[in-house]
Amino acid sequence: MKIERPRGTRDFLPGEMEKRREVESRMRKIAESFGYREIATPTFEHLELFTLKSGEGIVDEMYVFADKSGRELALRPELTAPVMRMFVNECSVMPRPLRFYYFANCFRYERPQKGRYREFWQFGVELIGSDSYLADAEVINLAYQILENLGLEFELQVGHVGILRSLLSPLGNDKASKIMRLVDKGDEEGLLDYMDDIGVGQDLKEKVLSIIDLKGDEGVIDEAKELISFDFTHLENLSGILHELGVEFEFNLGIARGLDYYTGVVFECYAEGLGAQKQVCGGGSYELSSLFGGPKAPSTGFAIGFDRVCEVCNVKAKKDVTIAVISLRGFESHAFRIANRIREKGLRVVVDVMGRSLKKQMSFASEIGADYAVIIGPDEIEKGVVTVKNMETQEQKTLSEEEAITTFLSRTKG
RNA sequence: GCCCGGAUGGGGUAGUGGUUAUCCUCUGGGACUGUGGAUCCCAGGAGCCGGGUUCGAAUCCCGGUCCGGGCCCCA
Repeated sequence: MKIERPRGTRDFLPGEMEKRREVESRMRKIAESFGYREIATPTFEHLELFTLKSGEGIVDEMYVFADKSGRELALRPELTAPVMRMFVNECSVMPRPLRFYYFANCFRYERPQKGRYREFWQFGVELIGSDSYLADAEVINLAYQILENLGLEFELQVGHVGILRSLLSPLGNDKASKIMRLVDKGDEEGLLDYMDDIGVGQDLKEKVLSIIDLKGDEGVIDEAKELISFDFTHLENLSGILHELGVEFEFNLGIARGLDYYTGVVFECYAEGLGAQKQVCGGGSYELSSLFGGPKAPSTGFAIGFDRVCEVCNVKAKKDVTIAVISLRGFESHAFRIANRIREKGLRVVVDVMGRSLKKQMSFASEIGADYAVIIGPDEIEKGVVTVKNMETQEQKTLSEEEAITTFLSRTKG
């Protein structure tokens, strides 16, 4: 009986892994160039960590299970909450701000679709300890640079959930959160129905609807000022610095985010070519630390949908030089020895383990895209040399082992 | 959670109730024990699962599973 892959999961073949690793390493490099350092948290956590504040949306779609002691656990659906848990547990006395990044798999029990899987990878950062607009600017700038570096065509939208939240504060937390969720869904009808149900006044209702429709350049802020008394300095400062950095974006005050813990600036990036799953990055500022029993630590972060990014970017993995050491029958041990010598120089070498004829070994070398074939037989061993064939040019030379290695290394540098 | 469409060797496919399930590709071996991409030969490998209809099911019906797309939601 054949065992199938679980629904919503994927296998990655070597070609695809090479591309994924290339994308991953670029993300790491850029995050590290901003001073972010990698962390890792457990694949599963206490269910409570996610039910506390992440919002219904995510809780309904988690992989939840009980272990043998009856503990309620969940596979992580995202990493912000775990990172903040870790921060509270281990890092509360480290010098602020803290700059962390992660690259890890997450799990959500949803209907799989293009760009949406039950196991998926997120690359994200958290900048912990600052509530300045500068922190938001750095994080948005970093996300922007990563997506730019990968050659993605994308659109960046920036909003601020504080505006709506302050408008809704008279309604109390629960009702406000429910409204935020409806806003996030873009469900205007449901939003109106709900506001009618709970008796929201006409004036407030109109303001909410006006705010969530505000999209565009700085003019949006002026329009918002007409509607609500709110301190827009933070957003204005952020806007100024982003402009100076050449980060292209537009305001969208209707961004509400699916996760409940955002408090201030929020942002999302959309790429083309992914159908409904076009959001490749989302983030914003939040305060989770005190909720998890730690000191107050205003933070900003983002998560990039790694799989989605990989699907639309056309990054190519660099191909390493590959050498096939080919031996005649009875000379296998010589082939193994010479292969090891070449490997010591950091090169990739494959030898035959099928006991194949020279012809088949050549054919195999060709099929796997080897750059050189090194042929070992009685003639070579007797003279203490190797035969090196350039698979592309078909040029063949008799060289000492040292000369052969020099040839390969020069190819690597070129 | 909802809607639509699929599922035949590893990959791509033909086959609308009736021999041994088609073809391409692939994989292994050989022709060919000192030279790759070509050619030829041989071999390997399949109707998602469970139930039903039928003398007989890959084919028709039902359920499940999985895949693709959309809604919803999100990364």
